[in-house]
Amino acid sequence: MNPSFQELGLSEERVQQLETLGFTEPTNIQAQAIPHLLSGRDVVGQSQTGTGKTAAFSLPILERLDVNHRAVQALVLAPTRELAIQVHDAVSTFIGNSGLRTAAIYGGQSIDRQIMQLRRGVHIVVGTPGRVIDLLERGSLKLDYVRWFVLDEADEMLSMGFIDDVEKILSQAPTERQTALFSATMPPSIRQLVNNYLNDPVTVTVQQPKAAPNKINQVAYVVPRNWSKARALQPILEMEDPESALIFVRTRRTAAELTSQLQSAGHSVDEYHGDLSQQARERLLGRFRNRQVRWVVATDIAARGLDVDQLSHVINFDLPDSVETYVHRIGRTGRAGKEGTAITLVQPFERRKQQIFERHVRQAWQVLPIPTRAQIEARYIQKLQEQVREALTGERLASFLPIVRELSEEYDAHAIAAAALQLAYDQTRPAWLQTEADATEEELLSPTPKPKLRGGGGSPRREYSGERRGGRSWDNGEGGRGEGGRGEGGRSVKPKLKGGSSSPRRESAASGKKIGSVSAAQESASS
DNA sequence: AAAAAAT
Repeated sequence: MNPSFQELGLSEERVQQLETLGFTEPTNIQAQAIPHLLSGRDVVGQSQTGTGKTAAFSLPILERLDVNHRAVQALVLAPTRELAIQVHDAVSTFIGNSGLRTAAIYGGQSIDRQIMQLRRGVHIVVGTPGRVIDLLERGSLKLDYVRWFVLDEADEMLSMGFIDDVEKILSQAPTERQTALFSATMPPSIRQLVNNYLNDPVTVTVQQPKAAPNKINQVAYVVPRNWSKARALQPILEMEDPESALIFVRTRRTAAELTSQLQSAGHSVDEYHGDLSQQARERLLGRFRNRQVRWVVATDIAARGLDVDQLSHVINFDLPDSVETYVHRIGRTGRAGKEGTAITLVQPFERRKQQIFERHVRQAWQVLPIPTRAQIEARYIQKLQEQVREALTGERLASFLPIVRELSEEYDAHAIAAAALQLAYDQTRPAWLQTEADATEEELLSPTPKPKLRGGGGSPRREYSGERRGGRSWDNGEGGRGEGGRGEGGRSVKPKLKGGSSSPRRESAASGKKIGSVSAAQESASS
């Protein structure tokens, strides 16, 4: 049990205001970081996504800011525009009616509006490096009175692509300031840089509490030799039937190409990457969050921090570049204590890289062959059965009984039920569920090639069994954990039916507001 | 080598 916000040193007023927002109990990272920040220390904060990092640094800043001095006193930098927007929105919710003013400063948007905002005077700026530098050079943004400097996704901000910009910005801020770095990951190479920017920092590391393990099932689908990944993806999507998914690819071009392929197959999917206009980017995210689009094919622009509620699947169509990126990508799912599935397509030559990732997250992935047509059929039948069981307990059943009574004068009850099932099966079949025309039956039934010359166990379902190494603390959140609930039993091939399938009707769980932890508003806060 | 970030 963490101390209350009040015990952490926040004012009565702020605590009251947090309560009206529904935040009554600090998360671990908040409990650890807030007192240090209030006392003026520099802080390096690491905790998994979805743990309230934004609140951890915003609350102390809000507490100590001088409202009567209308100058930029805090600067927060983030690696993508959308992240800057999210953090800005989160900070805004914590402000209440204190009279504090904030601005989001990022590219792809009218610079004049931002200049106007700055001219009117703001206390907190949240932004991306490019536009911040632009406004510094135009003289519209002044950092002379900055007392807090925060890097969100700090390891990314201190990496090659950003470090020069960050240094340029820092050179204009007073050296007498408080600096905080937050991220879920911190590779050793970046860790070494920290003391260049921070003054005697406190490092605050929060492991995931045992009681609330991160529920991400991690799965590798092995792409058979000579299969394209696009070909392998189709049966995987049919089998998993993701309610909502982020599909990660390495390049913008692949994002565009894969998106058209999936769209022509009839899927509800769109692309998201840096080639799009800012307007298109934000519009897409809106449609994704409202569930108007089920799946999004994205570059690593979406890997970090992006907050989409209830994302059921993350699919790595291309392996990520680094273990850190892997951690951030899969962190888009399994949020707010919900279950999530992270799928990675692994080509035979990538198995070594796969093992490195597995070791890093200290969790073995479930390794599966590409689902066969028969397995996909069986899965749909299974879902149909579940729906029938559910319907049998429903209230509306009674209204259909007279029809059954009438039919049963002529037919056997089993036959009537079977006919009704057949109709349900045919009518709920998704338009895109099709057999692969170019694959032979034999290929479909055993898509994983059996090793010919190489000796050893050729079982298509191999589980990672490497030793688990301890010792890494910074760059990964969690120790090992048991297998997710994805036993192979659920995938056994039983009946083979021709025809379509039933599409699952999943209940949309209401998102409860978990105190101090992830809820829509605050998680933006966090990662 | 690619992605992100200013136009």
